[in-house]
Amino acid sequence: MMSFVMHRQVNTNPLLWKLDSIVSLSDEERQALLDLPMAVKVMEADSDIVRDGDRPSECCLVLSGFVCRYKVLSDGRRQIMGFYIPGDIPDLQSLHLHVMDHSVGTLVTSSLALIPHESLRRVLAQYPGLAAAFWRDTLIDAAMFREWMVGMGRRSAYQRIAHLLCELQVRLKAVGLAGEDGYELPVTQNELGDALGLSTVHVNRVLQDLRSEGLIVLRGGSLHIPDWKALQLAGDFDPGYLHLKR
Amino acid sequence: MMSFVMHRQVNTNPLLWKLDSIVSLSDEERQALLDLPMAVKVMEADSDIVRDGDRPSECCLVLSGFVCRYKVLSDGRRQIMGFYIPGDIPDLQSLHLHVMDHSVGTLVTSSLALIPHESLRRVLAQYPGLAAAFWRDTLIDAAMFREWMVGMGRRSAYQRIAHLLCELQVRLKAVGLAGEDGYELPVTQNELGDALGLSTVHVNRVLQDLRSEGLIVLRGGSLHIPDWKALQLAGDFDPGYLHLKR
DNA sequence: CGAAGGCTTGATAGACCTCAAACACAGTGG
DNA sequence: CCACTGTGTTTGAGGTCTATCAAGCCTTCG
Repeated sequence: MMSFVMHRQVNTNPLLWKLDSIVSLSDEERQALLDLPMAVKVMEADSDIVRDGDRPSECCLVLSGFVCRYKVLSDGRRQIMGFYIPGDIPDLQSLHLHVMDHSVGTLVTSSLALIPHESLRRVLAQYPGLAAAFWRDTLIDAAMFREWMVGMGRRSAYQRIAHLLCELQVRLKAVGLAGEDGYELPVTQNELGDALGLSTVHVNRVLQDLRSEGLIVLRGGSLHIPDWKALQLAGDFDPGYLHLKR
Repeated sequence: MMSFVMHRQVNTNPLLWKLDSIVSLSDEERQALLDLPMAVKVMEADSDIVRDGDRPSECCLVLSGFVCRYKVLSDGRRQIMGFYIPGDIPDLQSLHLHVMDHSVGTLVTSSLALIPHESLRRVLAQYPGLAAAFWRDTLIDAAMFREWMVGMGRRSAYQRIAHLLCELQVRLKAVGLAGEDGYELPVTQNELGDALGLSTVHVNRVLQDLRSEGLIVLRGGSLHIPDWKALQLAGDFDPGYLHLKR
């Protein structure tokens, strides 16, 4: 089992780790976020947080675990549209899009903080800087969708997988959940396929290619990236679309 | 040449047609939008409005024409990530994402209204209802990205093309630019391919299939949809993700 | 009338899928 | 302690959708 250096500060809200990586907040704004009422809830793996068609009255902040956004087609197949990690609010959009057009579910046991829309709206009305920050967050979300679209439209399975592994490295690092050269990836090959528009079998074969070329070491949910530059190149990865500060 | 009933009101700003289709605005808010300073600019086909890497200081409202959002890969291939029609502001995100992570360009001669970020920010700060409306607009944009992702990941070329034709019907209709059963589609087969992750050749063949099955009549840039229900079914299309009112 | 861009067609190739089965490993219960 | 079960991974063998390459055709426009 590999271990990774974790930079997160204990006793702070992961929402702050995340927002700090994309905007600059004043102390007052940070305090307003910490004062938000949150109901913590632990959910086991593979359970739905919100479902397609729901009309949520609260948003869900990921505190720990791994969460995804997905849609199931009329024929039962699934498309995962994004992975969400501690600090993310995958259903922030429900603040303004009242009916869910997709579902959000856990991939592993995860703990979530539920924040009432009402409270969130009050805080955003009071602190325009926070409203801008959250808007920006949803825009970055959209940027990730675009990048995935590019991948599914124009990149090979090989590039797509490498690209996704790069994206997660950068995003997890930004909130202190990845080391310099790897992270815990609690995602099955089947889920990777659903996320990238590939079959499980093909994901498996491509992962073996990546392994045999020494681009990744992946075992038991731990990913080690021996040569970051090389993996980035293989995935045609440019982190610009994540719009991180610095 | 077919002709379509146009419901747009003359002398009003197409931005209002669009926003009216997704939110309810007060007279005061509508007036504030009309009072925004706009510099009208006509651009010929296939020219860039903003480019990947730019730091725009204004947003671009489409007044007429057809515009797309795209990215070019390192190997030169292109992925179109969305089509934009009168009333849309394809680079609204630049308000909060300062560096463009993709380009926006015209597909045909289009007229655009350029609105300085500064003015926009002032109006949004003054009218929270407008801020919510614009945020909602960018969220619907993201919902369209997600739906395209699903298509590229899990739907066949046939379904993808049918789906796109359905989406445009609904969106154009919402701003009064489509009739009940068709619209002007000034997009080449090559551009369709770039949008859907397909080769031009394959787009051509699938269009012929759709034609031979009587699902579409497409000639000289005019699309006629004889059987809306059938095309919807063929594309597995459900307009929920567009989050239109009513 | 010639040129250019877009559309159409044919032939071939390849990336990825589907089906089917075996393997590995962790957790469970007797 | 060891079968047993379940989930996830791996491997093999076709099969198919879609890409690529290469022409020819058609329409528009100068």
